[in-house]
Amino acid sequence: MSLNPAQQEAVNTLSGPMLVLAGAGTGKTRVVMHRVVNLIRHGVAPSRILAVTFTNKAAREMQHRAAELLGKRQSQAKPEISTFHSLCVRILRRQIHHLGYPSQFAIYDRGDQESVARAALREIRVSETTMRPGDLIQVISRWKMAGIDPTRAGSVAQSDKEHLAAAGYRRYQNALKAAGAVDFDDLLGLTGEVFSRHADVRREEAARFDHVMVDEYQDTNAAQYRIVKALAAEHRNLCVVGDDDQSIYAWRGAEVTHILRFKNDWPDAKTVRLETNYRSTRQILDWSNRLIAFNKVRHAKVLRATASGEEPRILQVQDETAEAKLVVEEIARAVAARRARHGDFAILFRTNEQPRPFEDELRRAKVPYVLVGGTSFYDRKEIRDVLAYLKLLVNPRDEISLLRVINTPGRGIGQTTVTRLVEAAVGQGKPVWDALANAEQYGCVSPAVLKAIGAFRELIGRYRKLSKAGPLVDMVRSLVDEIGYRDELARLYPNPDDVQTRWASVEEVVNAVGGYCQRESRPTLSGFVQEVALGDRDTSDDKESRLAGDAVALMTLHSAKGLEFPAVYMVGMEEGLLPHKRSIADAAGAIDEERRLCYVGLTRAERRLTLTMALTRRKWGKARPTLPSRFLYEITGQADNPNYLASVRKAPGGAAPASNNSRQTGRQ
DNA sequence: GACTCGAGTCCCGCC
DNA sequence: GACTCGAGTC
Repeated sequence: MSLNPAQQEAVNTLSGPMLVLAGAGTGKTRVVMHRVVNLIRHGVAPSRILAVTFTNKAAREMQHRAAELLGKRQSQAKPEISTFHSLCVRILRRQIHHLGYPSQFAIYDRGDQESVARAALREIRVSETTMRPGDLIQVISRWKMAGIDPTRAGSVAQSDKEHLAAAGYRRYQNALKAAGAVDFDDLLGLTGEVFSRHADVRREEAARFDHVMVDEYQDTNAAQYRIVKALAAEHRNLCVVGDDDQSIYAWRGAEVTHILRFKNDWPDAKTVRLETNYRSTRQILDWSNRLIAFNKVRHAKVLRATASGEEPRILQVQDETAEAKLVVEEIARAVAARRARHGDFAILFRTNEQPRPFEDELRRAKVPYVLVGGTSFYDRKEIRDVLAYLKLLVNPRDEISLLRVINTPGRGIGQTTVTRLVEAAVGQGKPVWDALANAEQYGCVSPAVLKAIGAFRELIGRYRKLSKAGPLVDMVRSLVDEIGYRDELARLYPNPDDVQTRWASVEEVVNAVGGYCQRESRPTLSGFVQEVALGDRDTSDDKESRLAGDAVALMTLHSAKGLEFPAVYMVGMEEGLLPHKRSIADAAGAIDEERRLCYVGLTRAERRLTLTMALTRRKWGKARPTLPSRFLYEITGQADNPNYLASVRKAPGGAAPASNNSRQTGRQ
C-alpha cells in the first residue's frame, strides 16, 4: 500500500520539529517506521535514530517492522527503538553515579515498593488501616511525577493524609536510596534530574542521537516531556505523533496539553494531520465517532473510512461464565468453518480479573491464546524468590531482596533474628547486609543462628563472584540447586502437580537468562535483572511470538492501544467496569478518560466488532446484578433513553433496573 | 522457629 | 473466592 499525501509529507519531512496529529487507524506507526527508513536512506546512521514508545509491546512491534522494512539493507545496525523506561535505564546506568546511586542500581517493582512503603509506614507509626502501602505509593508516585521531592512534599500536602504521606515519602525515598534502588517513577525523574543538574551529562546523552521520534505523544507525563525536550534541544529533529482522543494515561500523569501546545514549544514545528482511516469499516467508525463526540474537550477530527462492512453487535448474557462461553464458541466456530484464524481475534477487557473465565473456556475448547501483559508470571512466589536471589547477587544492599531470601528456603534465621538485625542496621545507618557480618555484636544470637548467617553470607559472596565470572545460566542453575529450592517447593506444596508447575516456572527463569545471554553481546546479571523489572520479556524465546502468530489475543484496553485485529470482542460493557467504578466516583474528567479508553477499544477492530455485557457478575464470591455501561447508550445514539440516565446516576453494584426490558440496549 | 487455623481484606490501568 | 495476616500451639 502506498502512502497518501499527508503520510508522505510526514515521512519526507526529515529535519526540524514536527507534530503529526493522527486519528485512530490512520497509519501513524507506519509513518514513524517509514520515516526511520527514509532517514536511513538519506544517509543517517541507524544508531543515530531514536524512537520512543510507551509499551514494550509497541517497541517490539516497531522493532519488528523496522527490521522488515530495512530488510537486507542494514542487517547489522539498528535504530534505537525502546520504551521511555528502558531508555532511561540505559542513560542511568551511565550517569546515575552523578546522583550518588550505584551504577548497578536495583529497580523496585510494585511488590518491592509495597514492602518499602509498609516499612516506611511502620517507622512513622501509621497503621495500615489509616493508610495502606498502596495508598502511600500512589501519593508518592503523583508527587514524583509532578517533580516534588520529599523535602517539598510537606509544604504541598493539603489533607492530614497527605501530611502523613509526606513523612512516609521521606522514609520511603531514604530507604530506596540506602538500598541503591529506584522505582519506576525514579527512572524518569532521576533521568530528568541528572539532566538538569549536570548540563554536560545532558549534552552528552543528547549527542547520541540526531533524530528523535515519540509515538503516542499524548501520553507523555511531565518527566517524559522534560526528557524529550532535553534530548532534542540541540538538533531539533523531533517528530511526535499522537491523538488526543486516545489519551488514556492521565492516572500516571500524562498531560494532553503536551501535544496541544507542541507548537508553542517548537514554534517552527510543522503540523501534519492524518485523517484517513485505513483500519475500520464505516460502521465501526460511526459507533466510535458517536461515542467520542460525548467528550466535550477535544480536538474535533474528521476520520474518513475507506471500507464498509457489517453492523457491530451488542450481546447480552447471564453472567461472566456465559460471556466467556459465547465468545469462545463463536471464535471456535468461525475458525472451524475456515472463516477466520485464531489470530484474527482479540478479546479486550478493562481489568485484569476479567480474563480468568475466558482462559478457562479457551483451554477447555483447546483454542490457542496469548494473555498479553498481565505481570502474572513475575508475580508468582517462586519466580520472585529466585529473582530476589539474583537481585541480591547484583546488589547486596538491596534490602527487600535480602529480607525475602534470608530464610527462604528455611535455614534457621527466623523472624526474631531478622528483626533484631534490621533494627541494629537501621540504628547504625548501615545496610542490613553489613549488619550480617557483625551479627554477634547484636547479642542474643545463638551459635546455631550465627553459623546459619555465616553460611548465608558465604553463599551469596561465592555466587556473586560466579555471576561475574562464568556463564550466567550455569550459575543460576547451580544456585537454585544448592539452596534446595525444589525440596522447598515439595515441602510447601503437598500436591506433586503443583510442585511440578512451580518448578517449571523456575526453569523458565533459567531459560529467560539463557535467552537474555544469547541476544546480548555483553550479558550481565544486572542487565538481566533490570530487563526483567521492566517487563521486557524474552522475545527470542519465540514461544510467545510463535503462539501469537495464530492465537487469540487477550488483553486489557490499555495494552491494546496501537494494535488492530480483524475481529474484536469488548467484554464486560457494564457500569463499574467500563467506566470503572473508581472513575465514576472520581472527578468529572475521569469519565472522559474512560470514554477515550472505550474509543480506543472500538477503533482496534477492522471488520467485526462485538460488545458484550453480563446481567450479573461474580464479585468476592457473590453474583451481583449489573447495569449496562452508559457507553452502550451513547454508542447506539440512545442517550435520551431513561435507562441511560439511570446508568449515569446509579452507583455501580446497586439494585437492578426496574424491568428486564430496560436491558435491551442495542441490536441483538 | 514452624505450623495451623480463622478472621479480615480485597485490586483499575502500565513501565 | 483467594489471599494475607495474626494469634495460638507444638
